[in-house]
Amino acid sequence: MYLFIKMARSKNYSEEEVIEKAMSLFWRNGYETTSMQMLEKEMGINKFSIYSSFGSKNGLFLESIKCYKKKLSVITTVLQSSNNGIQGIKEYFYAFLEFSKENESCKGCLVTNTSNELGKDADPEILMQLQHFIVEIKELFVNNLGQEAGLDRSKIEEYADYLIISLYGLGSASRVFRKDQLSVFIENIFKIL
Amino acid sequence: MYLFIKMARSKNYSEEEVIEKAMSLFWRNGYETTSMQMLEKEMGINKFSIYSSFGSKNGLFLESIKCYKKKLSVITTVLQSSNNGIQGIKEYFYAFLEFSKENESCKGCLVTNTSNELGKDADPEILMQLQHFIVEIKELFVNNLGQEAGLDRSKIEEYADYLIISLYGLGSASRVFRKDQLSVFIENIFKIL
DNA sequence: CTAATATCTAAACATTCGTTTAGATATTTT
DNA sequence: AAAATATCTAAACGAATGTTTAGATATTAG
Repeated sequence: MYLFIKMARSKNYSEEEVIEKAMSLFWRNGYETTSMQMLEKEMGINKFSIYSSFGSKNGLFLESIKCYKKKLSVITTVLQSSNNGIQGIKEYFYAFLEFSKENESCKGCLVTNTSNELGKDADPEILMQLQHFIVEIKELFVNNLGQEAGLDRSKIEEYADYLIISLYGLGSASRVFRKDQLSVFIENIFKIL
Repeated sequence: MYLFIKMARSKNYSEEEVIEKAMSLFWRNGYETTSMQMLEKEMGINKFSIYSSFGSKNGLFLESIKCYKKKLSVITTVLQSSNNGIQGIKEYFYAFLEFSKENESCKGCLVTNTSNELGKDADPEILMQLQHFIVEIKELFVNNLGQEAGLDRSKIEEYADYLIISLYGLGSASRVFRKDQLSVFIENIFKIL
């Protein structure tokens, strides 16, 4: 009887690397449009390998979203450690704009794109990931707004909702409109606060 | 030789009526998710009839977008005949919110949804329809902004772009967020102007 | 009534989709 | 070196897609 299973061949690819490539493709084309055939070519590995590593197209997509969030966390941590109040939030908006400029071939924001594409009957875990993302960002907004003087709790809540919707709008609009138009959009968002 | 072709059986359905039903289904589910099978059931006619009337799924979708724009024109004509300047534009935003409340089962805005779903390689005529729609609305915004005193042309152009992006954001956000949150969003948009 | 013709139903079409399987290949442990 | 086993390639799977076709049905004109 074997307690330790004999190991054989090891994987010829890094899972992290191929997820990054898959994420990029989903980002560019959306979930439905991206086929397993396209993923094979982009990831540089066979269907068998994809399924043995990620189980299903849905599983791969879920990992892609996690990967995207990790990529975005470079920006969100700035907001996390910020003590600049509203100014810090504004910087976050501009950081997102810069982020989407750096990834210009991938239109918009993967989270927003996915939220726009998928219906209510989509995979629950994916819907939860999207929901989670929004809640997390909103909390950061609330914290930063709390640093401002003269804002009671209901105002903070109201502004945070407003900012979330604005961010969502920015994410969608960044698929279509030019960057200089979007910076005007951001400026106007913050004229209010 | 016949100059007048002998007429036989006439269509058992109104094309206008079935387009409306198709539009509603596309609106709810998006282009890709909506299959011909679903369309058959929703429209109450056979695939053959759909193809003989509209040529293809794309053709049917194009007619659906036109139908949607006609449905929306009830709102846009209000903006057209308005002499209220910025206030008229604000009323248009609220009218859209009311419109999307009346059609709550159809999430968001069909034009925005489609713009978010389709890539650059989509049917050119559909992309043109979407582009046309944005240009038309922007012109109306420019006209209404022109009624306000103290706005030079560059400011008008800047504000019109801002409003278009805001409208686009509102259209996307209306898929996800509650109506009371969206009215706050609208109020904040217009605090600037 | 009869011939002509357009619309109807329903089945079949070729493709593509996501997923699975069979067999060859490579690597590790004994 | 040899047995064991995981990964690889490549083909096949059933189901679903948009589209087309064949034949029955209904309506019009002469």
